[in-house]
Amino acid sequence: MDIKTVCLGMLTDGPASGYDMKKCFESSFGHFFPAGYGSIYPALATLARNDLVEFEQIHQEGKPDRKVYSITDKGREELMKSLSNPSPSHKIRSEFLAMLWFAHLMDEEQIDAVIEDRLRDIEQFLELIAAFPDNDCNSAPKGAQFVAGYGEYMATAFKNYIEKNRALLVEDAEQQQAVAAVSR
Amino acid sequence: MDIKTVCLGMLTDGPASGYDMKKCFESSFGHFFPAGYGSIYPALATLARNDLVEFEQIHQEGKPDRKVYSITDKGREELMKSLSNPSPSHKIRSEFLAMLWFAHLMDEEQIDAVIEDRLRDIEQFLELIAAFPDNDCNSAPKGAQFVAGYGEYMATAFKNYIEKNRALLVEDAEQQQAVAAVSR
DNA sequence: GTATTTATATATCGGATTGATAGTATGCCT
DNA sequence: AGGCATACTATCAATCCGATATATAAATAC
Repeated sequence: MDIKTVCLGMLTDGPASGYDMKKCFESSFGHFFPAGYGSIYPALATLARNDLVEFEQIHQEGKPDRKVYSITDKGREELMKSLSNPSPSHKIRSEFLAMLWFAHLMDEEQIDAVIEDRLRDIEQFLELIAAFPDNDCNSAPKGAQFVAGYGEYMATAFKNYIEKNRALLVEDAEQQQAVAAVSR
Repeated sequence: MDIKTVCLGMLTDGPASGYDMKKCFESSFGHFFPAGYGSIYPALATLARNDLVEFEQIHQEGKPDRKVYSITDKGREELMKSLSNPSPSHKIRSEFLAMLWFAHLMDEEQIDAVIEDRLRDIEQFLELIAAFPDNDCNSAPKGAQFVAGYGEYMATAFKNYIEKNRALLVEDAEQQQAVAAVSR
Protein backbone atom coordinates (compact mmCIF):
# COMPACT_ATOMS: atom_id res chain seq x y z
CA MET A 1 0.00 0.00 0.00
CA ASP A 2 2.28 2.72 -1.23
CA ILE A 3 1.31 5.65 -3.39
CA LYS A 4 1.46 3.51 -6.51
CA THR A 5 -1.18 1.20 -5.08
CA VAL A 6 -3.41 4.08 -4.06
CA CYS A 7 -3.18 5.48 -7.60
CA LEU A 8 -4.16 2.09 -8.97
CA GLY A 9 -7.12 2.01 -6.61
CA MET A 10 -8.29 5.46 -7.68
CA LEU A 11 -8.22 4.36 -11.30
CA THR A 12 -10.69 1.52 -10.60
CA ASP A 13 -13.22 4.32 -10.45
CA GLY A 14 -12.48 5.40 -14.00
CA PRO A 15 -9.66 6.96 -16.03
CA ALA A 16 -7.98 10.09 -14.68
CA SER A 17 -4.99 12.36 -15.20
CA GLY A 18 -2.30 13.09 -12.63
CA TYR A 19 -3.89 16.47 -12.12
CA ASP A 20 -7.29 14.91 -11.42
CA MET A 21 -5.71 12.61 -8.90
CA LYS A 22 -4.00 15.47 -7.14
CA LYS A 23 -7.38 17.13 -6.72
CA CYS A 24 -8.73 13.91 -5.27
CA PHE A 25 -5.85 13.79 -2.80
CA GLU A 26 -6.60 17.36 -1.81
CA SER A 27 -10.32 16.96 -1.38
CA SER A 28 -10.41 13.77 0.62
CA PHE A 29 -7.70 11.17 0.27
CA GLY A 30 -4.93 13.44 1.41
CA HIS A 31 -6.28 13.65 4.93
CA PHE A 32 -5.20 10.12 5.69
CA PHE A 33 -2.72 9.56 2.87
CA PRO A 34 -1.10 12.80 1.65
CA ALA A 35 0.54 13.03 -1.76
CA GLY A 36 1.74 15.85 -3.99
CA TYR A 37 2.87 16.06 -7.60
CA GLY A 38 6.31 14.92 -6.60
CA SER A 39 4.81 11.60 -5.59
CA ILE A 40 1.99 11.20 -8.09
CA TYR A 41 3.77 11.77 -11.39
CA PRO A 42 6.69 9.46 -10.65
CA ALA A 43 4.21 6.84 -9.38
CA LEU A 44 2.20 6.99 -12.62
CA ALA A 45 5.38 6.82 -14.69
CA THR A 46 6.52 3.69 -12.86
CA LEU A 47 3.09 2.08 -13.10
CA ALA A 48 3.05 2.75 -16.86
CA ARG A 49 6.55 1.33 -17.25
CA ASN A 50 5.33 -1.88 -15.62
CA ASP A 51 2.13 -2.05 -17.69
CA LEU A 52 -0.09 -1.70 -14.64
CA VAL A 53 -1.67 1.38 -16.20
CA GLU A 54 -1.88 2.73 -19.74
CA PHE A 55 -2.51 6.28 -20.90
CA GLU A 56 -3.87 8.28 -23.77
CA GLN A 57 -2.46 11.70 -24.59
CA ILE A 58 -5.25 14.17 -25.25
CA HIS A 59 -4.54 17.47 -26.93
CA GLN A 60 -6.45 20.51 -25.70
CA GLU A 61 -6.72 23.98 -27.20
CA GLY A 62 -5.16 26.66 -25.00
CA LYS A 63 -4.38 24.17 -22.23
CA PRO A 64 -1.56 21.71 -21.77
CA ASP A 65 -2.08 18.17 -23.03
CA ARG A 66 -3.73 15.73 -20.65
CA LYS A 67 -2.42 12.25 -20.05
CA VAL A 68 -5.42 10.19 -19.09
CA TYR A 69 -4.47 6.99 -17.30
CA SER A 70 -6.51 3.78 -17.07
CA ILE A 71 -5.84 0.67 -15.06
CA THR A 72 -4.97 -2.52 -16.97
CA ASP A 73 -5.87 -6.12 -16.11
CA LYS A 74 -2.36 -6.63 -14.82
CA GLY A 75 -2.84 -3.52 -12.68
CA ARG A 76 -6.07 -4.92 -11.23
CA GLU A 77 -4.28 -8.10 -10.29
CA GLU A 78 -1.51 -6.17 -8.61
CA LEU A 79 -4.06 -4.08 -6.73
CA MET A 80 -5.86 -7.17 -5.46
CA LYS A 81 -2.57 -8.56 -4.25
CA SER A 82 -1.93 -5.37 -2.29
CA LEU A 83 -5.42 -5.39 -0.80
CA SER A 84 -4.78 -8.83 0.67
CA ASN A 85 -2.14 -7.52 3.09
CA PRO A 86 -3.73 -8.26 6.48
CA SER A 87 -1.80 -5.66 8.47
CA PRO A 88 -1.71 -2.28 6.82
CA SER A 89 0.05 0.47 8.77
CA HIS A 90 -1.48 3.50 10.43
CA LYS A 91 0.97 6.23 11.34
CA ILE A 92 0.85 9.71 12.74
CA ARG A 93 3.60 12.21 12.23
CA SER A 94 2.81 15.28 14.22
CA GLU A 95 5.06 18.27 14.65
CA PHE A 96 2.20 19.63 16.72
CA LEU A 97 2.41 16.89 19.36
CA ALA A 98 6.20 16.77 19.24
CA MET A 99 6.28 20.50 19.92
CA LEU A 100 3.82 20.36 22.80
CA TRP A 101 5.83 17.53 24.35
CA PHE A 102 8.31 20.32 25.00
CA ALA A 103 5.67 22.80 26.18
CA HIS A 104 7.70 23.45 29.34
CA LEU A 105 10.30 25.11 27.11
CA MET A 106 7.75 27.43 25.48
CA ASP A 107 5.95 30.50 26.74
CA GLU A 108 2.22 30.89 27.02
CA GLU A 109 1.79 32.94 23.86
CA GLN A 110 3.58 30.38 21.74
CA ILE A 111 1.49 27.54 23.16
CA ASP A 112 -1.72 29.48 22.56
CA ALA A 113 -0.76 30.34 19.00
CA VAL A 114 0.02 26.72 18.19
CA ILE A 115 -3.23 25.48 19.70
CA GLU A 116 -5.36 28.09 17.97
CA ASP A 117 -3.72 27.23 14.67
CA ARG A 118 -4.54 23.55 15.12
CA LEU A 119 -8.15 24.29 16.10
CA ARG A 120 -8.55 26.38 12.95
CA ASP A 121 -7.15 23.53 10.91
CA ILE A 122 -9.55 21.04 12.47
CA GLU A 123 -12.50 23.36 11.92
CA GLN A 124 -11.54 23.74 8.28
CA PHE A 125 -11.28 20.00 7.89
CA LEU A 126 -14.70 19.47 9.44
CA GLU A 127 -16.21 21.93 6.96
CA LEU A 128 -14.55 20.12 4.09
CA ILE A 129 -15.78 16.75 5.23
CA ALA A 130 -19.30 18.05 5.81
CA ALA A 131 -19.53 18.62 2.05
CA PHE A 132 -18.70 14.97 1.42
CA PRO A 133 -19.65 13.11 -0.71
CA ASP A 134 -21.07 15.66 -3.19
CA ASN A 135 -17.80 17.45 -3.34
CA ASP A 136 -15.77 14.36 -3.84
CA CYS A 137 -13.88 12.49 -6.50
CA ASN A 138 -16.13 9.45 -6.39
CA SER A 139 -19.65 8.61 -5.45
CA ALA A 140 -19.00 7.23 -1.99
CA PRO A 141 -19.20 3.49 -1.70
CA LYS A 142 -19.42 2.13 1.87
CA GLY A 143 -15.65 2.07 2.38
CA ALA A 144 -15.31 5.74 1.56
CA GLN A 145 -18.20 6.53 3.89
CA PHE A 146 -16.51 4.59 6.66
CA VAL A 147 -13.29 6.51 6.14
CA ALA A 148 -15.00 9.89 5.89
CA GLY A 149 -16.94 9.05 9.05
CA TYR A 150 -13.66 8.24 10.72
CA GLY A 151 -12.30 11.63 9.71
CA GLU A 152 -15.25 13.49 11.14
CA TYR A 153 -15.38 11.44 14.33
CA MET A 154 -11.68 11.71 15.05
CA ALA A 155 -11.43 15.40 14.18
CA THR A 156 -14.26 16.12 16.59
CA ALA A 157 -12.58 14.03 19.26
CA PHE A 158 -9.31 15.88 18.67
CA LYS A 159 -11.07 19.22 19.07
CA ASN A 160 -12.77 18.09 22.26
CA TYR A 161 -9.53 16.83 23.73
CA ILE A 162 -7.73 20.08 23.02
CA GLU A 163 -10.53 22.21 24.43
CA LYS A 164 -10.80 20.16 27.60
CA ASN A 165 -7.07 19.88 28.23
CA ARG A 166 -5.38 22.97 26.91
CA ALA A 167 -5.64 24.61 30.31
CA LEU A 168 -3.21 21.99 31.58
CA LEU A 169 -0.50 23.43 29.38
CA VAL A 170 -1.13 27.11 29.89
CA GLU A 171 -1.72 26.97 33.64
CA ASP A 172 1.63 25.33 33.85
CA ALA A 173 3.21 28.26 32.04
CA GLU A 174 1.42 30.73 34.33
CA GLN A 175 2.57 28.79 37.35
CA GLN A 176 6.14 28.86 36.16
CA GLN A 177 5.95 32.58 35.55
CA ALA A 178 4.53 33.02 39.05
CA VAL A 179 7.39 30.98 40.48
CA ALA A 180 9.85 33.05 38.49
CA ALA A 181 8.27 36.26 39.80
CA VAL A 182 8.57 35.08 43.40
CA SER A 183 12.18 34.05 43.03
CA ARG A 184 13.14 37.48 41.75
CA MET B 1 10.40 20.45 13.61
CA ASP B 2 12.18 17.64 11.86
CA ILE B 3 13.90 14.70 13.46
CA LYS B 4 16.97 16.78 14.22
CA THR B 5 14.87 19.18 16.29
CA VAL B 6 13.18 16.34 18.15
CA CYS B 7 16.59 14.89 19.00
CA LEU B 8 17.70 18.28 20.30
CA GLY B 9 14.57 18.43 22.43
CA MET B 10 15.17 14.99 23.89
CA LEU B 11 18.67 16.03 24.89
CA THR B 12 17.35 18.93 27.00
CA ASP B 13 16.38 16.16 29.40
CA GLY B 14 19.97 15.00 29.77
CA PRO B 15 22.71 13.36 27.69
CA ALA B 16 21.86 10.22 25.73
CA SER B 17 23.19 7.89 23.05
CA GLY B 18 21.52 7.16 19.73
CA TYR B 19 20.50 3.81 21.14
CA ASP B 20 18.85 5.44 24.16
CA MET B 21 16.95 7.76 21.88
CA LYS B 22 15.74 4.90 19.75
CA LYS B 23 14.29 3.31 22.87
CA CYS B 24 12.58 6.57 23.70
CA PHE B 25 11.06 6.68 20.22
CA GLU B 26 9.83 3.13 20.68
CA SER B 27 8.33 3.62 24.10
CA SER B 28 6.45 6.84 23.54
CA PHE B 29 7.64 9.39 21.05
CA GLY B 30 7.32 7.08 18.09
CA HIS B 31 3.55 6.96 18.34
CA PHE B 32 3.23 10.48 17.03
CA PHE B 33 6.67 10.97 15.49
CA PRO B 34 8.25 7.69 14.35
CA ALA B 35 11.98 7.37 13.78
CA GLY B 36 14.40 4.49 13.35
CA TYR B 37 18.19 4.20 13.37
CA GLY B 38 18.28 5.29 9.76
CA SER B 39 16.94 8.68 10.85
CA ILE B 40 18.48 9.08 14.29
CA TYR B 41 22.16 8.44 13.55
CA PRO B 42 22.34 10.73 10.52
CA ALA B 43 20.46 13.40 12.49
CA LEU B 44 22.95 13.22 15.37
CA ALA B 45 25.87 13.30 12.93
CA THR B 46 24.53 16.44 11.26
CA LEU B 47 23.79 18.10 14.60
CA ALA B 48 27.33 17.37 15.77
CA ARG B 49 28.78 18.72 12.53
CA ASN B 50 26.93 21.98 13.17
CA ASP B 51 27.96 22.16 16.83
CA LEU B 52 24.38 21.89 18.06
CA VAL B 53 25.33 18.82 20.05
CA GLU B 54 28.62 17.42 21.31
CA PHE B 55 29.48 13.86 22.29
CA GLU B 56 31.76 11.84 24.45
CA GLN B 57 32.88 8.40 23.37
CA ILE B 58 32.67 6.00 26.29
CA HIS B 59 34.47 2.70 26.19
CA GLN B 60 32.71 -0.26 27.76
CA GLU B 61 34.03 -3.71 28.59
CA GLY B 62 32.34 -6.42 26.58
CA LYS B 63 29.97 -3.97 24.88
CA PRO B 64 30.38 -1.63 21.94
CA ASP B 65 31.47 1.95 22.71
CA ARG B 66 28.72 4.43 23.49
CA LYS B 67 28.60 7.90 22.01
CA VAL B 68 26.83 10.03 24.57
CA TYR B 69 25.45 13.24 23.11
CA SER B 70 24.70 16.47 24.95
CA ILE B 71 23.05 19.63 23.68
CA THR B 72 25.20 22.76 23.38
CA ASP B 73 24.18 26.38 23.94
CA LYS B 74 24.01 26.86 20.19
CA GLY B 75 21.76 23.81 20.06
CA ARG B 76 19.44 25.27 22.71
CA GLU B 77 19.14 28.45 20.67
CA GLU B 78 18.32 26.50 17.56
CA LEU B 79 15.71 24.47 19.46
CA MET B 80 14.04 27.63 20.75
CA LYS B 81 13.89 28.97 17.22
CA SER B 82 12.15 25.78 16.07
CA LEU B 83 9.68 25.92 18.96
CA SER B 84 8.54 29.36 17.84
CA ASN B 85 6.98 28.04 14.62
CA PRO B 86 3.28 28.84 15.10
CA SER B 87 1.89 26.25 12.72
CA PRO B 88 3.42 22.84 13.19
CA SER B 89 2.03 20.08 10.97
CA HIS B 90 -0.08 17.10 11.99
CA LYS B 91 -0.30 14.33 9.43
CA ILE B 92 -1.75 10.87 9.21
CA ARG B 93 -0.51 8.32 6.76
CA SER B 94 -2.71 5.31 6.98
CA GLU B 95 -2.50 2.28 4.75
CA PHE B 96 -5.37 1.00 6.90
CA LEU B 97 -7.77 3.77 5.87
CA ALA B 98 -6.54 3.82 2.28
CA MET B 99 -7.24 0.10 2.07
CA LEU B 100 -10.72 0.33 3.57
CA TRP B 101 -11.55 3.14 1.15
CA PHE B 102 -11.49 0.31 -1.38
CA ALA B 103 -13.44 -2.08 0.84
CA HIS B 104 -15.88 -2.72 -2.02
CA LEU B 105 -13.01 -4.48 -3.82
CA MET B 106 -12.27 -6.76 -0.86
CA ASP B 107 -14.07 -9.77 0.53
CA GLU B 108 -15.48 -10.06 4.01
CA GLU B 109 -12.65 -12.16 5.39
CA GLN B 110 -10.02 -9.69 4.28
CA ILE B 111 -11.91 -6.78 5.81
CA ASP B 112 -12.34 -8.65 9.07
CA ALA B 113 -8.68 -9.60 9.22
CA VAL B 114 -7.60 -6.01 8.66
CA ILE B 115 -9.96 -4.66 11.30
CA GLU B 116 -9.00 -7.27 13.88
CA ASP B 117 -5.36 -6.50 13.27
CA ARG B 118 -5.92 -2.81 13.87
CA LEU B 119 -7.95 -3.44 17.04
CA ARG B 120 -5.10 -5.58 18.37
CA ASP B 121 -2.67 -2.77 17.60
CA ILE B 122 -4.81 -0.21 19.39
CA GLU B 123 -5.20 -2.48 22.42
CA GLN B 124 -1.46 -2.94 22.57
CA PHE B 125 -0.91 0.79 22.37
CA LEU B 126 -3.40 1.42 25.18
CA GLU B 127 -1.52 -1.05 27.38
CA LEU B 128 1.75 0.68 26.62
CA ILE B 129 0.37 4.10 27.40
CA ALA B 130 -1.25 2.88 30.61
CA ALA B 131 2.27 2.25 31.92
CA PHE B 132 3.20 5.87 31.28
CA PRO B 133 4.99 7.72 32.79
CA ASP B 134 6.92 5.15 34.90
CA ASN B 135 7.99 3.28 31.84
CA ASP B 136 9.11 6.32 29.98
CA CYS B 137 12.29 8.10 28.94
CA ASN B 138 11.57 11.20 31.01
CA SER B 139 9.63 12.12 34.10
CA ALA B 140 6.53 13.58 32.47
CA PRO B 141 6.27 17.33 32.50
CA LYS B 142 2.86 18.76 31.63
CA GLY B 143 3.45 18.73 27.89
CA ALA B 144 4.26 15.05 27.86
CA GLN B 145 1.16 14.36 29.94
CA PHE B 146 -0.95 16.30 27.48
CA VAL B 147 0.47 14.31 24.59
CA ALA B 148 0.12 10.96 26.36
CA GLY B 149 -3.44 11.89 27.26
CA TYR B 150 -4.05 12.65 23.60
CA GLY B 151 -2.77 9.21 22.68
CA GLU B 152 -5.05 7.44 25.10
CA TYR B 153 -8.09 9.56 24.26
CA MET B 154 -7.69 9.21 20.51
CA ALA B 155 -6.87 5.51 20.59
CA THR B 156 -10.01 4.88 22.61
CA ALA B 157 -12.04 6.98 20.17
CA PHE B 158 -10.55 5.06 17.25
CA LYS B 159 -11.51 1.76 18.88
CA ASN B 160 -15.05 2.98 19.54
CA TYR B 161 -15.48 4.19 15.99
CA ILE B 162 -14.34 0.89 14.54
CA GLU B 163 -16.55 -1.15 16.83
CA LYS B 164 -19.62 0.95 16.10
CA ASN B 165 -19.13 1.15 12.35
CA ARG B 166 -17.41 -2.00 11.20
CA ALA B 167 -20.79 -3.57 10.45
CA LEU B 168 -21.23 -0.98 7.71
CA LEU B 169 -18.34 -2.51 5.79
CA VAL B 170 -19.14 -6.16 6.28
CA GLU B 171 -22.89 -5.92 5.73
CA ASP B 172 -22.04 -4.35 2.44
CA ALA B 173 -19.95 -7.37 1.51
CA GLU B 174 -22.74 -9.72 2.54
CA GLN B 175 -25.25 -7.75 0.53
CA GLN B 176 -23.05 -7.91 -2.53
CA GLN B 177 -22.65 -11.64 -2.11
CA ALA B 178 -26.43 -11.98 -1.84
CA VAL B 179 -26.89 -9.97 -5.02
CA ALA B 180 -24.33 -12.14 -6.76
CA ALA B 181 -26.16 -15.28 -5.60
CA VAL B 182 -29.48 -14.03 -7.01
CA SER B 183 -28.00 -13.11 -10.38
CA ARG B 184 -26.55 -16.58 -10.82
C1' DG C 1 -6.16 49.01 -18.29
C1' DT C 2 -2.57 46.55 -16.30
C1' DA C 3 -1.36 43.43 -12.51
C1' DT C 4 -2.07 39.61 -9.82
C1' DT C 5 -4.19 35.50 -8.76
C1' DT C 6 -6.46 31.16 -9.98
C1' DA C 7 -7.05 27.24 -12.83
C1' DT C 8 -5.44 23.80 -16.06
C1' DA C 9 -1.68 20.67 -16.89
C1' DT C 10 2.79 18.75 -17.14
C1' DA C 11 7.34 17.47 -14.82
C1' DT C 12 11.82 17.33 -12.09
C1' DC C 13 15.36 17.92 -8.39
C1' DG C 14 17.54 18.01 -3.96
C1' DG C 15 16.93 16.69 0.33
C1' DA C 16 14.66 14.00 3.90
C1' DT C 17 12.95 9.63 5.55
C1' DT C 18 12.34 4.70 5.78
C1' DG C 19 13.18 -0.22 6.29
C1' DA C 20 16.32 -3.46 5.96
C1' DT C 21 20.61 -4.95 6.74
C1' DA C 22 25.43 -5.43 8.61
C1' DG C 23 28.92 -5.84 12.21
C1' DT C 24 30.55 -7.06 16.90
C1' DA C 25 30.34 -8.91 21.49
C1' DT C 26 28.07 -11.05 25.64
C1' DG C 27 24.76 -13.93 27.78
C1' DC C 28 20.80 -16.88 28.18
C1' DC C 29 17.80 -20.72 26.80
C1' DT C 30 17.06 -25.43 25.05
C1' DA D 1 25.80 -26.14 19.22
C1' DG D 2 22.49 -23.20 17.53
C1' DG D 3 19.44 -19.60 18.03
C1' DC D 4 17.69 -15.64 19.96
C1' DA D 5 17.80 -11.32 22.96
C1' DT D 6 20.32 -7.28 24.38
C1' DA D 7 23.56 -3.60 23.68
C1' DC D 8 25.79 -0.54 20.40
C1' DT D 9 27.21 1.37 16.25
C1' DA D 10 26.30 2.56 11.26
C1' DT D 11 25.01 2.66 6.20
C1' DC D 12 22.41 2.08 1.74
C1' DA D 13 18.94 1.80 -1.76
C1' DA D 14 14.41 2.91 -2.38
C1' DT D 15 10.99 5.92 -1.68
C1' DC D 16 8.80 10.17 -0.68
C1' DC D 17 8.15 15.18 -0.15
C1' DG D 18 8.17 20.27 -0.89
C1' DA D 19 9.40 23.52 -3.70
C1' DT D 20 9.92 25.00 -8.03
C1' DA D 21 9.75 25.44 -13.32
C1' DT D 22 7.02 25.98 -17.55
C1' DA D 23 3.10 27.59 -20.27
C1' DT D 24 -1.47 29.59 -21.34
C1' DA D 25 -6.11 31.49 -20.40
C1' DA D 26 -9.47 33.35 -17.70
C1' DA D 27 -11.00 35.77 -13.81
C1' DT D 28 -10.40 39.17 -10.31
C1' DA D 29 -8.21 43.07 -8.19
C1' DC D 30 -6.39 47.64 -7.93
